[in-house]
Amino acid sequence: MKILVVDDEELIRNVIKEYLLQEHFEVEEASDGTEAIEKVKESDYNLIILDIMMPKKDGYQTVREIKNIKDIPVLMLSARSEEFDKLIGFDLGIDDYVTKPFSPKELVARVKAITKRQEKSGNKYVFGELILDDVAHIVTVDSQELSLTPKEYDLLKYFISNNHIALSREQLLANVWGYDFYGDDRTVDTHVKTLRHELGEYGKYISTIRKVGYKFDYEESE
Amino acid sequence: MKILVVDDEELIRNVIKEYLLQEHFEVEEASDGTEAIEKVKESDYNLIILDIMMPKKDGYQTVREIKNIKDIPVLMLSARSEEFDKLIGFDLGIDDYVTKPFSPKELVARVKAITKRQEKSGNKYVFGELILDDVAHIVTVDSQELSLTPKEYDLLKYFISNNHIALSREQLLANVWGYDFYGDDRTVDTHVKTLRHELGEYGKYISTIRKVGYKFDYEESE
DNA sequence: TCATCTTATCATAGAATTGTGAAAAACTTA
DNA sequence: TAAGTTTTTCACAATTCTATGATAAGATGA
Repeated sequence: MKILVVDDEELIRNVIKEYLLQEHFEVEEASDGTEAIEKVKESDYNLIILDIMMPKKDGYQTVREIKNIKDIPVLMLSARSEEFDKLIGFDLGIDDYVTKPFSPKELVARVKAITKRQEKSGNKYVFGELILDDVAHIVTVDSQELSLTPKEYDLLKYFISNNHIALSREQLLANVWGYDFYGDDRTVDTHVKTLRHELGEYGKYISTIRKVGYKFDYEESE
Repeated sequence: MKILVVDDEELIRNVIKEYLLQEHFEVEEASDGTEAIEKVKESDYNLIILDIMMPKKDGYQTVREIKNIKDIPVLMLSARSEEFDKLIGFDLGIDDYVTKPFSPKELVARVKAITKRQEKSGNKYVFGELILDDVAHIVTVDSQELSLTPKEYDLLKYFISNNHIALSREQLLANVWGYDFYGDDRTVDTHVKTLRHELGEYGKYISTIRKVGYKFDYEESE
C-alpha cells in the first residue's frame, strides 16, 4: 500500500508520514502539484493525500490532472470547512476529505477506510482451471503456474476483469499500456498472440472481433 | 466521451472546456464552422457544442453540413432567446440549446443529459427473441448467437437503432459505410439480403420501401 | 396482360483485416 | 557494459469480408 502525500509545508508532510509509517504504509512525498503529477506518472499509488491550498498549482487543478492520468483515490486536506461545498460541488472524484487542523487518528482512520476498499478488490479470478491471483500476482492453468511477462499479465488481467465485454484495440492500449502510449495498434495483436499461446487450452477464450478488437469470453458453465 | 466545442471566441471555448474536463469528458476545439467540419470528418465525437453566431459560416449552416456527414448530437449556444423559434423552426436535428450567458452548471447538466442517452444506447437492444448486445458485440436470435460480419453487424445496429424509421440507401451508406463511400447503391441491397437471411425468422422485420430504401419495423406486441 | 421499372440473388475477384515469425529496439539486471 | 528479457515493429501469409455487375424475380401501372 503506497501513499503519496502532497503538501507544500514540510512539517505537515512529516507528521502525516510518521503516522502512516506506523501503520506500515509505504509513503512518498511531493511538495507541489507538478511534482505530484510527475510521481503519479512514474509509479502506482493506492492513495493520494492532497492539500487544497498550495502555491503554483492548487489542489483542484492537481486532482483534475491526476484523475486524467490514473484513477487513484484522493483524500483532500482543506483548511476551512466552507470549502466543502466546493469540493462536493466540483465532483472531481474525491474520495474523502479532512479539515485542518486534523487529528492524526482521524486521518489514519480515513486512510484505512479508503485502502480497505481497495484491498478487497485485489481479488482472485477463477475461470475453471484458469486462475489469476492478483494478490500473489500469479496465473495458473491446471495448477501449473505460468511465467507471464508484465505486459502479458496486465493484459490478461484487463481481459479477465472485463469478461464478456468487447474491447477495442484503443481501449486496450489506453487501459493496459497507458494513456500516453503512441504506438502501433497491432502491438495488441502480437501480445494477444503470445498470451493465447501461454494460456494453452484457455487461449481460445480470447476471441477476435473483426474490425473491433478482442474479447475475453468465459461462461461459468463451460 | 469526446466533445467538440465550436466557437469563435477563445475565452468561451476555454470556459466550456474547463468545465467539461472536470467531468472527465475528452474535449477538442474548433474556432469556426469549416474547421469543425474538418474535424468531424476525421474523428468521432459524441457531442458537438456549437455557437450560432460565428463569422464566415454560421451555426445553422454548420449543423446542416455536419448532419450530412454524421449523425452526431448537437447542442447549440445562442446569444438571444428570440432565436429559439428559429432553432426549432429549422428542425435541423438539434438536440438541445443553451442561451448565453449560460451558467456552467446548466451547460454541464445538459451535456450530461445528452451523453447519458448515448451511453444507454451502447447497451442492449431487445426485440422479442432478437437481441443485439453492443457491449459484448453479439447478436442472438432464439438464444442462438449469429456470426455476423462487421458490416452486417453495423448495418443491423443502425437499423435497430432506427426502428420504425424509413432509411434511404444514401442514409444507410452515409451512416454505416461512412460519408466518404462512393460506391454502388446496390451494395446496400446485397447486405440487406444477407442480413435478412442471417436473421432467419426475424429477417422479415426489415421491410423494403420501394423507391426509397429499407426500414426495420418491430412492434413490441408482436 | 404486358412493358417497364425496381429489387433480390449470386458468384467471385480483390480489398481489408488478422495471425505469425523474426528482427529491431528498449529495457533490466547483474 | 554486456547478457538476457521484454516489448515493439515489420513484412508477409492466411483468412475473411465486401463490392460489383449480370441476371432473375418481382412490383407497378397503363
